[in-house]
Amino acid sequence: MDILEGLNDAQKSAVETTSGPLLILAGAGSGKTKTLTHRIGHLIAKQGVWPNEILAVTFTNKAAREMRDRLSSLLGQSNDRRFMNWMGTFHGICVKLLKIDGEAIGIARNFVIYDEDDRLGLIKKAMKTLSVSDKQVKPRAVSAVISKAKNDLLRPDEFTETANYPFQKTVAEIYVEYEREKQQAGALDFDDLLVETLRLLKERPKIRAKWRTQFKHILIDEYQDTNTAQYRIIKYMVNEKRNICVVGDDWQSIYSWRGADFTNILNFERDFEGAKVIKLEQNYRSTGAILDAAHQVITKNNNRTDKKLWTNAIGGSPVEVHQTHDEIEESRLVAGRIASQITLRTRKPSDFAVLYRTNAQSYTLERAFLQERVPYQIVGGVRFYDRKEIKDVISYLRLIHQPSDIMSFSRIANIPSRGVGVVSVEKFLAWRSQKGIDIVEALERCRESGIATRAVNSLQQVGIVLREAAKMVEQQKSPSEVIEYIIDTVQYKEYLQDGTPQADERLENIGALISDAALFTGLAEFLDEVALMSSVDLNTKNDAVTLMTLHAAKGLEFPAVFMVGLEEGILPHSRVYDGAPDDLEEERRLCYVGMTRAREELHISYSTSRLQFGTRNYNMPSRFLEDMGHNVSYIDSYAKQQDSSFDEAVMPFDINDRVRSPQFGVGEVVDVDGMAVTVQFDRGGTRKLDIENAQLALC
DNA sequence: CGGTTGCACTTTTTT
DNA sequence: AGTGCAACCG
Repeated sequence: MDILEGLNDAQKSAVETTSGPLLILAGAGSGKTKTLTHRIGHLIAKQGVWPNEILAVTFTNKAAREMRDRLSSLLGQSNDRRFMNWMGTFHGICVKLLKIDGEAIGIARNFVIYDEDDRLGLIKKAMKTLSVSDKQVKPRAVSAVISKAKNDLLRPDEFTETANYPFQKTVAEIYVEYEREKQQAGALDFDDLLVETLRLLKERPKIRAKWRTQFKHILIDEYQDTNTAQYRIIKYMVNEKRNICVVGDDWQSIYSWRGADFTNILNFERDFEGAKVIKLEQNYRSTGAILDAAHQVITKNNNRTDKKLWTNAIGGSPVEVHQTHDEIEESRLVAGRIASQITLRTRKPSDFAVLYRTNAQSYTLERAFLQERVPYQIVGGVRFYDRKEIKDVISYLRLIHQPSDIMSFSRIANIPSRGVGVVSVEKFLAWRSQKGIDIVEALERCRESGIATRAVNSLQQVGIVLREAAKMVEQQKSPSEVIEYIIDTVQYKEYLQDGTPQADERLENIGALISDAALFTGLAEFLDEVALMSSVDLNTKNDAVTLMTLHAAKGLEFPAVFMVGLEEGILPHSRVYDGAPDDLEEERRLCYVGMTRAREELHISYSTSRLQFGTRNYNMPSRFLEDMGHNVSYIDSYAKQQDSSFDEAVMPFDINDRVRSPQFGVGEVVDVDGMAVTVQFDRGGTRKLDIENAQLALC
């Protein structure tokens, strides 16, 4: 086995530089993942480093999974769950560390992880407790300020000291109350995972020493997107040998709004003196035309490193820019173009991605794809684990795992409806906190509380169910069995059957959740996975066009990419107009990231008008279009090409449809090809027919 | 207590 | 335009 095979000189050098600090500046499409994978493979196979001695941080769970897969096949290893235990996202790794050592700083082993919704709910609760009106102070704004404070490593007391303005003082109060409530619930929010890990390493030198000894090699991917807490964690983890390798590209830093600070990558050489720097500048992904246009855009930024990506694949078809009248036409243009390429069989659906700035833009695109009958999938948007029915079931599970989890309880107290209203819930919670017992015990004993009889009976039932389920967990029953027990006992499926059109889909989702859960041995593992699962981590359909935001597209590539909504106010987004110039530069990087996802074909579109918040706006073409230069070809307005028969020209039949032909009788559609269908007739025989000539009709 | 209706607000991006 | 939340009524 030759681990260096198929690598260029710079990549080889990166793989073989295994001691001391190493900075890999990897441009878009320069084989970064491959280099990292081979570097880890080299450490394990050639230098006898034990997989558990390598700490490898990726940006998403999906990236970790991919790397684990590639690594195990490179090493000829079987890919079991425990292989490369310390490869994952910062958040995932922090959860593991806190599960093992968190008790040393007072973190319960069975902590639950609060997502954005839980955090918002808890903030609202805290505001209610403090009688702060959510009319004057918006919970979302409070959430953002608290998150920012945490990222700046300001604890509630420290934040209170720095608070000057009335708003900040109010937020400070809410922050204190929020932290208190969260602590009582035995929960940590996303930011806590990082901040508390940092505190653990800071306050417990022995524990810090243990991990520093264990991790002989540290690798960090997407280093330009690390925030302060993550940076400090890394600093603690690196030992005297300083075997740290970071990979990144300041041109692709698009998460500063989340606290990411790309000066971390610019300062690496200062932080780790004597660091070796390797630049990966050969692009293996895109054609010259695409790369040139992208380069023209990114070089208009001032605050950046200087580099020049190059490719052997010079030329290629020029980037096409399309103008449309409105967003519906734009969506039809995209879906239509894709549909015809699929019909011509020059490409398959999974070759395409459609990228947009905001999730709201996906709506009209979806409709166009449905109309064109092109299979598509949306990455992000409403995540599977964000669906109501899934959250309900997860809330039961969380409450079993952490009987103090007040947010989960509040969610399911009256789901399915069992006559427990807001008033009863409030009374119950007040009583239980005065008693100082956990929620499950309180449910069992709620007869003592003096709440209305109907509510008491229901609550007691819930208590019994939770207690039984907890016993199952103790007996090492699979999470899927626990879920089935709960939904059967509380009759959750019956609750979902409310006669709405979505009922079936919801039942299916529950089924999918149960099969997911069956893959896990313990409830805790399942809950952690669910909490940290991101929108881009989900399993993808095999053959469908991918629709997603520019942010979600980071790290991916597609033969053909459509970027839509290249308008002032969309990309760049209007929110950056009154912000710092840095924000505009980040929008430009976002544009660059989108363009460099394309391998062979890049289409960009903008619309003269667009419906936003229910009103029609007329936006100027994006300034980034002007930056792209002359390797771009402007296509005539789509409206001119579009004829009135557009709607009628849509293939009205689908596979499995029953159709009637005046000539051949009734049959079933077995294949669709442009405006023709292949029909298997009941009386025997298969024919390919043009739908207009054959006068086919649905039956 | 629960369901329905009407209003207000939304949208930047997400671990 | 769609959704979530609040107030109101049964």
